[in-house]
Amino acid sequence: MAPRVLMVAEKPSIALSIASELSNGRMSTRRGSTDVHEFDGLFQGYHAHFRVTSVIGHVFSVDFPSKYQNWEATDPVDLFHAPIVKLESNPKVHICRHLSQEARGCTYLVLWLDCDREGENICHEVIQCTGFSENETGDRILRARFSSVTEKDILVAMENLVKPNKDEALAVDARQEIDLKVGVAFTRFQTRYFQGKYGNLDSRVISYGPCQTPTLGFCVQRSMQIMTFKPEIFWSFSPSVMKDGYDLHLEWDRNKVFDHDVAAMFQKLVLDHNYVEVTGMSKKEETKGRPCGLNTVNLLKVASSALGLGPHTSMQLAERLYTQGFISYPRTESTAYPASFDFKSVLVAQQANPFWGNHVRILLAQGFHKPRIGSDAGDHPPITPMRAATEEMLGNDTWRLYQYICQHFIGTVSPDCKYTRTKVEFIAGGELFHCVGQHVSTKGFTSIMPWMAVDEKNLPEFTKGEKIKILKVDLQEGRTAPPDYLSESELISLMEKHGIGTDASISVHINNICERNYVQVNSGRRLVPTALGTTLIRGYQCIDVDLCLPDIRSFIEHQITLIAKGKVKHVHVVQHVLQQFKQKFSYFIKKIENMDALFEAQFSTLAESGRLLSKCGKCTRYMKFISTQPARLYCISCEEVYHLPQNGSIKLYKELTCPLDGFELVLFSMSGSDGKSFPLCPYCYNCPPFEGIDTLFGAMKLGNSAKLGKGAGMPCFLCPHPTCRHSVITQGVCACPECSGTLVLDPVSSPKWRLYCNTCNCMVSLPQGAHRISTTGKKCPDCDSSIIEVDFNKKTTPLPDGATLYSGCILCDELLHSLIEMKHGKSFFRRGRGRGRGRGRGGRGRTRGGSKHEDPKMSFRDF
DNA sequence: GCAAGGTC
Repeated sequence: MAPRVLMVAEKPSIALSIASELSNGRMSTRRGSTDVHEFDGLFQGYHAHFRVTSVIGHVFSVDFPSKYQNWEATDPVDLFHAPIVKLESNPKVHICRHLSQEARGCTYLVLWLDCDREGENICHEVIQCTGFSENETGDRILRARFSSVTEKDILVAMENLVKPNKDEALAVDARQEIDLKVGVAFTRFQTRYFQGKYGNLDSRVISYGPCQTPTLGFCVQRSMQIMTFKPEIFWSFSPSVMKDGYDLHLEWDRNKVFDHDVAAMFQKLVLDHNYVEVTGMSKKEETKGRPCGLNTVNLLKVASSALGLGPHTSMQLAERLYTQGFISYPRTESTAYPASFDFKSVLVAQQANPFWGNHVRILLAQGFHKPRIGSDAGDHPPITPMRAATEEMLGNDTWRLYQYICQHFIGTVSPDCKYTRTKVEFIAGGELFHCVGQHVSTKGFTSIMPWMAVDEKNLPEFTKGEKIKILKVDLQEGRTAPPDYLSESELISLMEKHGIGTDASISVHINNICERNYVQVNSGRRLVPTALGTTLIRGYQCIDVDLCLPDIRSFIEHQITLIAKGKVKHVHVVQHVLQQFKQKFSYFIKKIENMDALFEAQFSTLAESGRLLSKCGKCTRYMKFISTQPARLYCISCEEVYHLPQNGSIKLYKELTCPLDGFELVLFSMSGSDGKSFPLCPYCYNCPPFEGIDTLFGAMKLGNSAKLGKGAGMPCFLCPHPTCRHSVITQGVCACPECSGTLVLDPVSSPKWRLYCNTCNCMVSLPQGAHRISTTGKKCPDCDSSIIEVDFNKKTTPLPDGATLYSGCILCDELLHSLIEMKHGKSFFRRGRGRGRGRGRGGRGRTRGGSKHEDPKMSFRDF
């Protein structure tokens, strides 16, 4: 039998292209976690059967084991030495299982992952999943190196298969571990420290990261420049002359001076002279070059500055354009096209467009240019329109982005813009002046990208030595102005320059600092730091400025490059870098009061924030409800914080108290029209009094046990108290038909009475418009559900003779069963006794010079 | 509730 060859690409679209090229389109495709394309062909000169499939980016991502997931129980400093685990990035898609199945019976594995470090790392993830042995690399495991998905590159790569590069893969492993440990340790520490003290921070988490923090640093740096800016007064003047009907204001070669008397003296010299004399004229042919191909960073910059679309939105829109086939792959660093690129067919696809079709047809008829040489990062070709589209097909914002991509592409193959620049120079009273004219001879690409056009400025003819009368020389006073807040587009440039983030992640980091409430996007998409953002950066600056400088990223990159080049072992680099960061972390903790002093000046303490809401069961005083994220209760006299469920509203619940601890109950209503409402006791929610409750509201679903973290806890609907009228025992009606939970009466759902499941999102609407619906404490003899009592509305009662009171089982009683309706899920059927379905409820790190007294602030620079 | 990197 011919040997089988499994080939794996980084994304489904590449697998399709590779299979199509190698099979000449004669392949069969079947579905799986990702599509699998099969065909017969030649492999290393022999007949072989090919299977081509793909992953979807990284198969795994790193995290801490569950033991370290509890914020309260883990000391962040321990994270530096904690083990890490690799978990499937997208467990639902079962990529690992898919690869393992497809690898069965295959003799060869050919890796077609993108040709960068991340791709090399994914190669090794794939090897791991397929079950091929690592020491078969170069033998049965081969790597295809290609810089574009073109016929030529694919065939050349196939003829020149190499070994996967383990060192590059290990470099990425190192980065993952360092980023995780450093980011999570700092984030947990500062979140707990500041959220435990201040009530109006308005951020659910106060995060730190080697990309997001320097990104914020750029924004704060600019705003500090603005705040400390001292305006200066300056003076200038511009003689007015009239020539052949042109009213000209000549520019002073000195531009401006900062001393009034000096300016006035110059002005007088010029005024006294009465005329200006032409001292010279020059004419120069200038060229404004057509653009290179469009890469992600440049697209994001234009989208932000010219289209008013944020990077995050732009990437989402671009992603949609890509998946629908309107543009090529939108995440690329390259601005150069491969030599074989077919520009003509791209143009042909655009020639019917009502806006730019004409320009395209002229290019096709008269010959188009190749784009200016850009840089080839070896990833994907520049972002290029693929299919023609109309505004109706895409919708407004997507259309505007597509429109730009088209205009840019057509610009790249259009002629350069050519113009003549004329400069005329003058003298008066010893002072020099000039004026400039521009005349466009070839509009070129600027006719399709009009915002790049060169202004036409006509000047009259002058002759050397000519003297022209000065009409007016007014002294003008001006003021230097501070720079504006950093624009998104400027921020993207800074990030690119300092190597912060990648084409795929730059927008994520910017989005992060917005979502964490560190910056706000103001008009003109300028980023204004909030008090929180500014205070954080100022804090890092006074404790350890390295923490927020951009070189923290380049430091890490530099270190892991040593691994990628095979110069230092992975384990040594990781240990060394983590050791340094651990020192920085310890120093940060030690000096946190310096940062705290800044917080104190800016924010109010928990005691000063919030409004009085409900009584504490311990001291019987009112506790404060702090509504800013994360919403919580704070007892001033006990100095205790009680976490609450998030993303909803909290109010006092009828001044009822919990029979267990005397805390007043509060009512939480989830946001959204179908949002559940439920009561909870603040104390029980945070410290569930009964053992064996492993389903907590809002808890992470990890293994079988729920974790009691912030925002997770036991509301009354999970409470097994036998007699309290809010517990699941008294309010529960029947087993949930969709999961192992219980359907509970929503106590405040009147008049749209309903039951909701205390575990999943299943909901059941009860007879509508009833005055009252309550549980009775009696059980249905047939199905063990709770008998409910309904007090129907007099006008709408379904009962004979206008009777209103009725009780029964919603499953067994015909009348009640006919009045209920399942909201989420397929069917609501009667089930037997028991709830048996589904899951049960249930160092040898190298330190430089061996010195223990290194100042951790300085440990990066001189490495 | 945490990082940054792939991709959707």
